[in-house]
Amino acid sequence: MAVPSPAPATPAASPLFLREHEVRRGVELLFFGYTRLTRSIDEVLAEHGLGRAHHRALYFIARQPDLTISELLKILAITKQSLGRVLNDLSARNLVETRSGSADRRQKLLRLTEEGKAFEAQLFEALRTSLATAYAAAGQESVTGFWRVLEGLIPVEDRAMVAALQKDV
Amino acid sequence: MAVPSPAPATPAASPLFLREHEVRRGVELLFFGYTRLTRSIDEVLAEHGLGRAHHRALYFIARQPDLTISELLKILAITKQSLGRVLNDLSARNLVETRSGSADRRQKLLRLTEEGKAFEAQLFEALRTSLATAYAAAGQESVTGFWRVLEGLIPVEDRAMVAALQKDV
DNA sequence: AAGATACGTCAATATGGCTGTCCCATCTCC
DNA sequence: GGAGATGGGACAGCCATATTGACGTATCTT
Repeated sequence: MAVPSPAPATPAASPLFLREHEVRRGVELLFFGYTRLTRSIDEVLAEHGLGRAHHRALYFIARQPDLTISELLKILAITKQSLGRVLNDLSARNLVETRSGSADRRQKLLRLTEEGKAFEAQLFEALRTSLATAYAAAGQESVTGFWRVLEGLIPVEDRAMVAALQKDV
Repeated sequence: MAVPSPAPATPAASPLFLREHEVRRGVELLFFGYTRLTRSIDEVLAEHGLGRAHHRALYFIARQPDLTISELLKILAITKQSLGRVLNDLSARNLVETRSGSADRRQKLLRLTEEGKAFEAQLFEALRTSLATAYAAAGQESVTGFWRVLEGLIPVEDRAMVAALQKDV
């Protein structure tokens, strides 16, 4: 049996021991980038008496028409009660409508009304402007890297759900 | 004088009119990436009866020892009252201590106690693990792109502040 | 001495989460 | 056909985190 070779004096840096600086930079940019993007639509939302939670629901319903309640719950990862309030507000403002499922009539299929589509599109335009400007300044290769890193931040068990959002585009 | 050439039938796509798909992908990855990273430390925080707001303050104080209250307020972009509660909680748990400024004694300079440093380091380790794994999976060029895009999302007037965090690293 | 600035604090309110509990309609499976 | 599982709704109360507004005190600047 061979004698194990001694550990190298200067082992190759493991990716798990990246310099602290690089990690902190990511944490900070993610914090500022996310919060600033989010805040950019607060005013428009407030004009309708809505908040960020409403936008998130609106966004994912726009993204996947005929989404069910339980699918939306998985995406948002909040409780049924929290989502209930949000959906009630959106229905009361005639932005979202529901129909019962054809295969399973217990399900409720969520859709935006015409009004809801217009409102979501207005909010999306603000997001598009911010993101498109950032994409353009960074260049296409950077955008790919941006996506790759963010994908890596999503726990493996959630990736299928995220990927499913892209499927019919 | 030359006759102007007609507009091309298929103009190059302007960065401001990126395909909706690419923008939505960014919005979604940012949402999932940010929220998942954030949630990854909730349990540890909860063990100490603290929340995310406390972590944010702790993080930036760790990052810039002797930060003043008003500097921290600018970074977090919350009100004095909101921050006050958070800092009181952190002081009560002996994680943060303050001294008055030497040049200007009205200022309070914020620092972590030894206990605070240890706690912040523990939280940072969790963030490091997540981010380092994502960085490693994506590759170094991707990390650069990730940073570039996020920088572009920060409003111009805030960039100096973000850059200042990196200055002494 | 007057005014501006840095920080603290009291009070009330909004938003968006949470737990726990109970309910109804419908589907599935024996 | 009946039992149990599942999809969704609702009531009640609570917590964390943010807000606005007003006021107070110490200190710096001029």
